Amino acid sequence: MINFNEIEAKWQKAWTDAKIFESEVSDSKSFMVFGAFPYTNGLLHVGHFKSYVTPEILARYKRMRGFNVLFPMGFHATGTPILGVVKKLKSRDRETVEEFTNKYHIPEQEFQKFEDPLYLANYFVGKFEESYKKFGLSLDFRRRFVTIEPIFSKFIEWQFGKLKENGYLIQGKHPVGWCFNENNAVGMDDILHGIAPEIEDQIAIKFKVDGEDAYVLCATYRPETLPGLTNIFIKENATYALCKINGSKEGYYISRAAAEILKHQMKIEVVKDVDYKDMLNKVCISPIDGRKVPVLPGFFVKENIGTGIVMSVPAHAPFDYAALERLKQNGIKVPEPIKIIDVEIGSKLGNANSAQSKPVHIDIPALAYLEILNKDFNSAEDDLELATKLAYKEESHYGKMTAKGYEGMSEPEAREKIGKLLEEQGNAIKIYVLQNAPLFCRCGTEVVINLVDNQWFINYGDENWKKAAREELSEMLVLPGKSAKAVQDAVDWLNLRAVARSQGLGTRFPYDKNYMIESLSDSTIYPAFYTIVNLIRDTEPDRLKPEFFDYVFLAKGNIDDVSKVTGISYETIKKCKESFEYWYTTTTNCTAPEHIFSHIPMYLFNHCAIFDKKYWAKGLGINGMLLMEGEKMSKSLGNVVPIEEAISKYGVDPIRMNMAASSELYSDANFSVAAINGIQERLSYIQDAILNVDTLDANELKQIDYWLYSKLNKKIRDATPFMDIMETRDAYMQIFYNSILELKHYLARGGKNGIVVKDYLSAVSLMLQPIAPHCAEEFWHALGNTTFAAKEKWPEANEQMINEKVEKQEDMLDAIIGDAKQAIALMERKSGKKVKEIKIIIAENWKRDINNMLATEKNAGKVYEKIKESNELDKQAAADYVRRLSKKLNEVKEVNLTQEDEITILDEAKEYLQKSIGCKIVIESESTSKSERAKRSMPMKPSLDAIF
RNA sequence: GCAGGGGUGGCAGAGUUUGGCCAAAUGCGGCGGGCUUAGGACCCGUUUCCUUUGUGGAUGCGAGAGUUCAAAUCUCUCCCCCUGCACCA
Repeated sequence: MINFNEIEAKWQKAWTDAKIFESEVSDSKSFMVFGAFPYTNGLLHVGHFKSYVTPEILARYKRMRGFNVLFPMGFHATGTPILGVVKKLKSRDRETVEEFTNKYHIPEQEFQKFEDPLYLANYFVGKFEESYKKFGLSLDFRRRFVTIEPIFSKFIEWQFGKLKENGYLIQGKHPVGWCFNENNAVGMDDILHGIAPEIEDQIAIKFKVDGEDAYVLCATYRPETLPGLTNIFIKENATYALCKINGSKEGYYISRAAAEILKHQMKIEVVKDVDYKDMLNKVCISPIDGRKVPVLPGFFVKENIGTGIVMSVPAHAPFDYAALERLKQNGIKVPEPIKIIDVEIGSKLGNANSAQSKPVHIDIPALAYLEILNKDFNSAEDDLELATKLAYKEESHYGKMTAKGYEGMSEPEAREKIGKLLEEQGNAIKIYVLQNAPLFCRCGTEVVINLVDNQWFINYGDENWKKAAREELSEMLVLPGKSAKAVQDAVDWLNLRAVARSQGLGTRFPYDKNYMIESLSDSTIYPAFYTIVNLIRDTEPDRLKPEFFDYVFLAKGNIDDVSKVTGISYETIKKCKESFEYWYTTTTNCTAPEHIFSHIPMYLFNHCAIFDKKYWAKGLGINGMLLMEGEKMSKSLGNVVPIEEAISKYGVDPIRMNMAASSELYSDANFSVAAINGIQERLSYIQDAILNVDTLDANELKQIDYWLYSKLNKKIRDATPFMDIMETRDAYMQIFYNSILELKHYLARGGKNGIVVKDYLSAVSLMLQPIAPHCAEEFWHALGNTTFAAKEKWPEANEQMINEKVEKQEDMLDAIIGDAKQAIALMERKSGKKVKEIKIIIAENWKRDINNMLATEKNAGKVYEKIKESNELDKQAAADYVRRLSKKLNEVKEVNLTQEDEITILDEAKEYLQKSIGCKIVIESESTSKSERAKRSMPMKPSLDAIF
C-alpha cells in the first residue's frame, strides 16, 4: 500500500521549493479560477474542501493545457458569525467552551485572547492556510487576504463610491425584525431557538365609521373578498384605542396591542382607550360599495396580530362563517353570507388533501369546505384552519370572481385590482406583519417589526443595470448547463438589497459611518483584488485612494498623477494595472448552489456596474456539497470530520478522488470510507504495475497491445471534453477506474510488452495529476521522469491508434467466455456430469453477408428478395437465418470479420480461453462441425457445444 | 405562496435534449461459487416474476390519461420530496 502521507510531504515541499504555483504575468494565455471564500469562524472540516476541489482540478488541468493559471484564495470574516462566537465564548457557553478545548485544542487560559474578534478571525485564517497546504492545493499563497483587512476595506470603499456615482445606491424604508431592548436589528442568530423572522406585507383597509370622523382598520391578505363583506369582527374583552396615524386629523380604531406593535412602522398617537363594548355599537361602511355593516365579536380574533380587527367574509372564510354561526346559536342576529367566488368545490384537491365527503352547501363555500372534512362550525380551530387552507388554495387557483365589476377574474387578478384601487383612493395602508410571531430576542425581549428609515439599498432592480447583467450572463459559460436557467431567474429576481447593517465585522458604510457594509455585498468583485494584493501588501492603507483603483481597474487618469496623489511608486502602480488587465479577462468562479440566489447574481451585477466589458465575469461553475456516508454533515449528527484527521487517516489523494469522482458537478458528493479504501487500493495497484514494468519484455506488438493502445487513446479522447466542462466524475471513471480494469484484462490476456505498458501508465499518471497530484508525481518519477507531472502537458489522443475492430474482437472473446461458463454451469447442474470440452463453432461467411444486408437495409423483406435472386445461397437455411435475426432487427450490426479471421483470433487466444473457461477448447467451422448446434452459430457469436 | 431542482431496480445514481439496440450503465449492498491457512482483498456468476441446453415470455422507471407501429424518454392533469425567499453567510 502506498504511504500517502509520506509522498504528500515530499511533493508538497518540492512544489513549494520550486515555486511552481506562484503565478506571474507572462506571454502565455492567462486563466484565472477561484473558489468561494471559506468563512473563518471555526476549523475546516472535509466538507469545506469539496468546494475547492473543483477549481483545484480545473487549475491543474488548465496548466497542463498550456495556460498560465492564477489560482488564489482569500477568507471571509465579515458579518456577524464571528461576533456570535466571541459572544458565546465570553459568556463561557458550555458548547463553545467544549468546542474550543476538545476540537480546536485551545487551552482555557488563552480564551481571553479569542474574545477579540480580529484575533479569533486571524487565528482560524492561519489554521485554514495550513490545512490548504496539507491538502496539496495548487494555490498561490502570496495572494491570501482576509475581508477585514484595512487594504481590502479601501478597495470596498472605492467599489461603493462607484455604485454611488452610478446611482445604484438609494435610500428608503425597510422593515426588519427588531429588539428594542438592545436597539438592534435581529436575524436568525439573534433570535431564541434560531428562528428567522418571517415578514410579510399586508394591506390594512379603512372602514369609515358611520357618524364619526374615524375609521376602523382591518388587516387582510384577501382584499378582493371585500364585496363579500358582511360585518367586522373584533375580540371580546380586548382593549381598543382611537389613534391618530402619521399626524392625521381623522381617528383610527385598532387594538391597544396592535398600536404598540405598529408604532414602529408608522407614527401612532393614542387619543383614548376604547372598550370593546363601545366598538360593538359602531356601524362601518365598506369603501367600495358604501354598504353599512355591523361590528360583532369573533372568537378567533387575536388582538396582537395585524390591527386586532378583521373583516368578515363568511361565504369564503370558514373562521368567519363559524363565528357567525356560533353567534346565531346564542340568539344573536347575524348577516347572511354573500358569495362572490365561483369554484367547483373539492374538484381539484385530490385524495391527499383528505377530502372525504361530498359537499352539500355549495352556495356557501366556507361551509362546503368544512363538509368535505366532515366538520362543522363547532369544530376545533385546527380543523377550521385546514378548511381555510383548502378554500384559499382552490379558490385562488381555480375560482372565478362573480362580484360585480370583477366578473370572471381569477382571485389574484382581482386582488391586485382591488388592492390598487383602495390604495389609490387612500382607503388602505400597507403594513408589515411578523408572520411567525411571537419571537423573542436572545435577551428575552419580544421581537417586533421596525420600519427603518433611510436604509441604504443597492438597487438591483434598476432596469438598465439588469439589462447589462443579463447581457453579461448570456455571454458567460455556466456549468453545469442545467443550472443556467436558475442563474437567469436569480438575475431577474434580484431587486433591492439592504446594504447597511447595524452590527458585524467588515468595512464601514462610507455614507453613514454608523453602519457596516452588509457582508455579501463586500464580496462581489473581490477576485479583482487577488490580481494586485501581493503587490500592495505592504502599502500604507491610506495611500490606496480612489485614484489608485480608478487607474488600475478602470484605466482612468495617468500614472504620474496617481503616483503623486497616492505616494505609491510608479513601478507598483504599473505592475498592478498590468496584472489586473492580464488576469482578469478570463475568470471562472466556482461556487455552491446555495449561492445562486445571493452571491452569484450580485457578483454579475457588480462586475457590469464597475468594470469595462472586457473584465466581466466569464465562467461559473456550480458544485455540490459533501455528504458524510450518505448523510448531511452537521454538528448535531456528530459526523463532521476535521480535515487534519481525515488527511492523516486516508491520505489527501484518496479523499480528493472520492470527492471528485463520487458525483457530478452540481450534485452532492459522498464521503465514504469504503469508496476511499477502494481508491487507495486502486492507486496502489497502479503503483505496483509501474514498479513491475521493468520485468516485462519489449517484443513485437500483438493484438492485445493494439487493444491497450486503442483503449488508451479512446480514454484520452473521451475524458478530455469532460475535463473541459468540469465533469470530473465522468472523466475519472475513464481515467482511473477503467484503467485498472483494462490493465488487468491486458495482463490476463498475456500482454507483456514493457513499452506499451509504460506508454499507457505514463499517460494515465499524467491524467491523474489534477485530481491525485501527489500520486501522479510519484508515479511519473517512478516511470523514470525527472520533470514535475504538474508542469507536463496533458496527453493528446492519437486517433490512428483507436482500433474498433480489435476492441470488438476482445469483446467477442469475453462474450464467449461468459457464455461458455454459463453453459457449463447449466449443463453440469442438469446432467450431474463434468464437461470435458467446449466446441466453439464459427459461423459461415454467407451468414456474414446476410448480417450486412440486414444491417444496411433494416428491412427483412428486401433481404428475402435478395436471397431469392441469389444462386449461391442455400435458400431454406438463409431464410431461416433471416427470420431469426429479424426479431431484433435493430440489434443487427455490420460484421467486418470473415470466418477465417475469427478462427485465427480464437486460435491465438486459445490459451486464454482455456484458462478462463477452465476446460479444453476445440475450434471448428460451421460446415465441418458435426455438432447439432453448429447451425446456431452467428458471426461474432459462435455456437458453443459442451462435450461430456 | 413565489422561484428553482427532482421522483428510475434493496440503496446511490446514469439514461429524458435527439422515442426504438433499455429489464434499464456504473458503484454499493445481498446471495452463490472460485482463489486461499483465512479473508474486510481479488476473480466469476446471480440479484422483478415465469420459463429455461432461448437472439423466450410477462410486468416495469411517482399516479393517471393521451400521442405513436413503438414511451423511463413526447403532451396533458395530479401527487409527493428537496432548496432559496434578503440584518443568514
